[in-house]
Amino acid sequence: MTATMDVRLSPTQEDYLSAIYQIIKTHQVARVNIIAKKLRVGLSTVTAALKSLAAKELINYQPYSYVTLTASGNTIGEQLAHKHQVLIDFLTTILALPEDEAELNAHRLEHAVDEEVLQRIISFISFLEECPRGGMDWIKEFHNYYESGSRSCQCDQRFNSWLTDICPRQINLSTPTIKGGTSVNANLAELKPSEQGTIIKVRGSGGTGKRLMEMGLTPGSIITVEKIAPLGDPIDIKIKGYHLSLRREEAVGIKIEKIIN
Amino acid sequence: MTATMDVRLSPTQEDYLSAIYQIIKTHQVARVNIIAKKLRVGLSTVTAALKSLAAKELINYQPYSYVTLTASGNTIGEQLAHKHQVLIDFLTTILALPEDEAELNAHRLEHAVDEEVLQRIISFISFLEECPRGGMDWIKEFHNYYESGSRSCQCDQRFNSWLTDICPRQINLSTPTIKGGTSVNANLAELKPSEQGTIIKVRGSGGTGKRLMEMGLTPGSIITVEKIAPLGDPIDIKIKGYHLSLRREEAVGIKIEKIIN
DNA sequence: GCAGTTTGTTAGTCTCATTTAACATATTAA
DNA sequence: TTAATATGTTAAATGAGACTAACAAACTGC
Repeated sequence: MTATMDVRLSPTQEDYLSAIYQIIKTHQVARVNIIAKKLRVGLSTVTAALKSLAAKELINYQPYSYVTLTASGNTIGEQLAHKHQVLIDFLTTILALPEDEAELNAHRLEHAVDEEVLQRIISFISFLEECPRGGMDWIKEFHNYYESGSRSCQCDQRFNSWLTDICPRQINLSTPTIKGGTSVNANLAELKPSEQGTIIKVRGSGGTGKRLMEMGLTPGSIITVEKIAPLGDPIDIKIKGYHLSLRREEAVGIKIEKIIN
Repeated sequence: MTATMDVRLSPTQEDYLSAIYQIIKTHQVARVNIIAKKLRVGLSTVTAALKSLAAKELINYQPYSYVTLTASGNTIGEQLAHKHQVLIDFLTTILALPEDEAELNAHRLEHAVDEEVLQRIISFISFLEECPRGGMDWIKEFHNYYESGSRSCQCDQRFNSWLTDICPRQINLSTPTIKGGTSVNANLAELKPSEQGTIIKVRGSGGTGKRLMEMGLTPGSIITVEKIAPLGDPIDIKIKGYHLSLRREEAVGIKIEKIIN
């Protein structure tokens, strides 16, 4: 179903799709007007872009009317937004770039970063934040290093406190990751809100599986169920710090090892 | 002099300039032929590009003849090569991306990363490598984490060895950064090969100062003199792990605090 | 329910980076 | 030293993405 076929978008087209996706998130529908303002281009340029996106079946477009996303358009929009957010996180959290500059850079970087690199960045951020030897306190050391140009070597003192303070706390936190607690095999749809699991396998029925992997659902990562809609579809989950919404059908295909605290 | 004025290059033009810079590094001169092969475009496309670069006074170009870089073309080429190398380092050393993929990604990223972000990446790499709490052994922990999807928590054990082994060694290494040794104020041109200094100030005579800052010569960073050419010009230095060649005139404008070991 | 304003489309033009085809210059080898 | 080959240029065309100007449709307020 919904064969997401090979839709190749130019950087500019990605921009239009992203803009439409964002506008719809807040305004329900997108208007040529608003898109033009957001991207700082003329109205006629937008009209042309909409035609090409409509030809690729990513948007629903009728002249003189508002614009909505098709299912595949929405999927791609979601991916682009995800990528954007990861880059913003990297630029602000790790590199301490001010918000506005991060926005500009993320916008340019989106078109240059491929799936492989994106995965590694996501992973790197989690690792930096989770590892007891890293953590936000240590990232702050870097920010300080960047400002002053030299290591203030607070690390040296902090190492001592690590053994007595941070370490014991973190060890507990990370225990489930390794083998702690009792675990039970299941599929993701069987979890209830707030329950967690470690991904064992993602059933990759063609494009769907690939899409999931692209959103960060890779074997070994920890997934938390956040909310399940009334009829069990969609399921809101959290993975590597990012929110994601899955259809029940997709969730069933994800084999996990349930974590029992 | 050599007012490097505001030469704004399109991503494509940057590619051409980079290609020419690289070809010249190995072949002495660049030929239309070789450039076309390197960038996988037709010969006529190259001719057109050369005209526009020549119009910007970045290259010396005569029809039917070979191509060389002008002074400002060389400067920009150097900057582009530097940026490329930093990105390659980040992608391979930190994210553990295979060489070939790193090359592809660096090539796309070059056009998206601005000066500000570049500086932070450079700084981040140095910090990661220098800080006793980070270091290559710890980066390897991340690589392992990325492969397996879960923290193997070797960090926890290693923290113990840190106190007894790594820490004492690193403390010595980093001492000069802070205030260790005796220090003397000087300008960079007064240093001899193998001597080091901490940058106090960079005389920013218009474009020149800016160029130096862009190459990573920011106050607080440590600079090492590597080689000085026969007549004292140019001076090869190393900063934040990257090599750079400065004209004597530029070196004089860089105030440093000499580090005496 | 029509005049005015806002919003959107069409048509034509521009620039950039590319192509192909035809032509021009350089190099080389007999 | 000239014919063959390699290299480089010009001209004309294309497609993407932008613009302006002119026109068309849709809302708004009496």
